[in-house]
Amino acid sequence: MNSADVVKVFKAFCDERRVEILQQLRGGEKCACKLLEEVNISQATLSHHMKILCDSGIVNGRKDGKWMHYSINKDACMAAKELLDEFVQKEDASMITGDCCVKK
Amino acid sequence: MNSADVVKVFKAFCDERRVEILQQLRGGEKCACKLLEEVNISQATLSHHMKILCDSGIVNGRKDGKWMHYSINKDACMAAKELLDEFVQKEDASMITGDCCVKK
DNA sequence: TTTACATATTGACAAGCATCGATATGTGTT
DNA sequence: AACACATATCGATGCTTGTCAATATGTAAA
Repeated sequence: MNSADVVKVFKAFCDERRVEILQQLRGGEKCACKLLEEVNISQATLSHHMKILCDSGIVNGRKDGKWMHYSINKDACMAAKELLDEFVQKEDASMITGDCCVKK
Repeated sequence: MNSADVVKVFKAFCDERRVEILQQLRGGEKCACKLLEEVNISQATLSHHMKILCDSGIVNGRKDGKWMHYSINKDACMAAKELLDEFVQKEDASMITGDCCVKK
């Protein structure tokens, strides 16, 4: 996965409103009108954020007549955790490079 | 942890250059001049990104004379993983609210 | 086929952010 | 003290993004 893809996933968590929305979705699937009651933004702004959340893969949208139901994509969250793991893993010997600025 | 703090942590991963820097740091601690060789940005911009990375807690800085050495804070990465876990956890019964838009 | 409602899209604006050149600060060396 | 070097900060600039009112689209009910 390249840097651009990593950024796209974590963009979901990079806005306070989006984090609030995700926290609301912890309780399970919710429709947009319910989210609109709970988060203090306009309908247009909510729609904008839901698009970003869905594009990142972290949220799933399900259309049901007039209504859109949103839920957290747990698989995508697990995948995001694995991305974080890459930065914690034991260093790969091939990546270690000599210091450029060691004291003489 | 409130939404603002969550956002601060994930801001670290929200810029392509910062992700590249973090990938460079996978190999272990590196000094700023080494990072500057590897990532194609100006010295001022690197400094700016390192500040954001350190503020988020994901990167540690260590001053050594003229040089700054940076390394990934693995504990902070683990903490970030736990934040993601909150969105995957089984829903809390107290959070479940009735739908506002159920079909009649 | 009107009417009412839920959601998406558009266009405009303001705030935030990445970027860089120039400069400041701090550190070691001569 | 003077210099060279590494990094941080400042100020300006352009791009990105969050925001909303207005409008469009799609859906169900009367």
